[in-house]
Amino acid sequence: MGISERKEREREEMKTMITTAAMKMFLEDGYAKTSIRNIADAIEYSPGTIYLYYKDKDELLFEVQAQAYLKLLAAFKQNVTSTDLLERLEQLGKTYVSFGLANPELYDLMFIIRAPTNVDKEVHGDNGHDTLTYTISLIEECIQAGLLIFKDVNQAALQIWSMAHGLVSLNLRCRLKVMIPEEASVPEILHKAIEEYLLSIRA
Amino acid sequence: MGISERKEREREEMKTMITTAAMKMFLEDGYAKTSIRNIADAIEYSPGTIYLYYKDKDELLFEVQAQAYLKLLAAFKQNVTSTDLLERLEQLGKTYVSFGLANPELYDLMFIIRAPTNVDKEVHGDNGHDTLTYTISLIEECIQAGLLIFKDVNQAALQIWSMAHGLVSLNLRCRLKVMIPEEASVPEILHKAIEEYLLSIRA
DNA sequence: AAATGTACTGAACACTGTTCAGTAATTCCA
DNA sequence: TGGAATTACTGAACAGTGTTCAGTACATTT
Repeated sequence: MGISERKEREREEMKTMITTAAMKMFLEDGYAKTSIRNIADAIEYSPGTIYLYYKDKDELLFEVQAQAYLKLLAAFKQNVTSTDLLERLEQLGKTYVSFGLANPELYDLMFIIRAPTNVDKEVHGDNGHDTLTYTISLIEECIQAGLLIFKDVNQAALQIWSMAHGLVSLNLRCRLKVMIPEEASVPEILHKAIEEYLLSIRA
Repeated sequence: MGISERKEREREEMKTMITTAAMKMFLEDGYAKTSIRNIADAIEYSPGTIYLYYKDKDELLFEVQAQAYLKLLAAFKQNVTSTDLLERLEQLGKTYVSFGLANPELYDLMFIIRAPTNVDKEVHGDNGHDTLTYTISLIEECIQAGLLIFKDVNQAALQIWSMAHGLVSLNLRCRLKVMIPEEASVPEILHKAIEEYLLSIRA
């Protein structure tokens, strides 16, 4: 009775087919501008079919978010190579900023768009948990080694993430054009900001 | 020939009637959930009429943004009262955070939503210019008095604003629940973060 | 009083997310 | 193997969106 197994497999294939198309289109045109009908067209199915696999556009977003967090984690693991803890933290920060600038639409749907509300956190995992853990662990190591001015890990993570997110998101929303000279390279300036900030929180 | 003057006056009244209704509804339900038809209903006109006064929903957003920036500036002027420069900076930061937490939908439309793209910056003024100038002036004073570690005003403003915006926006988007204990008071924690940050950038 | 100009309407267009009766194919069971 | 049951999929329909525009009614000018 391998039929139900095959069906289950086919169902999963269909789901990944949908999310793959969605991911591609979200990346290119953004979440808001990608419609269910567009996705359906892309995979050559009718719009109704998508709702047999995902109950909402929100659930689709949630799925793509999960992939995006993995992508970010992969970028962390690839770029955070130093053995020096503070250097690692700097590599992490710069990777975060670069990721945001290189994948604006992805960053948007991960951190700027309103989080999906209709999704059971019971059914689906907590999105981005591993990526967050990776980051917090590094910060904790730095604190325990007495390298940072912070005492509390949560306060430290809160501040460091806020700074990084602030830099990226204000830039993506063109809210800090005024503060950045016309001719300047944005990535360079943001990386410099990260460097300076990390210097200022050294113990 | 006072007729054209009266007409011009009536036109302005109509425009403020529209933006006032829009502001109210944006504040209550947010920009996205407020439709042109809803606004038209509220002021008892047909949807088409609104387009005789504003060419877009974007232009309406732009107008409301301008008011919102003035509201923030007013909050600054009310709360930034100290004579000590660094204290003033702290009051500014805390006012910013409080403003964001108290007016989430307004903060959203000011800094998180995609900026209106179809609006001539030639015709309409540069939104929030005064508010930004107010902020940058204070930072510049601090730097010139040698109170901060920064040399460049733009870099300083970039970082300070990014931190504040990061704190507020991550919180509004429920992205930092993980880092904030369940029972904790969010405003308190964010204010503490501002305090700590300002300490870390003191010369 | 007639002609011109202005302000406003509301139906229509093209889109959106979502639902659901109906159809076609597949699997199950006798 | 043939008929019943299950499953997968469709596409029209619903209620909503921003936006446009022919048509109307009123105000102003001549």
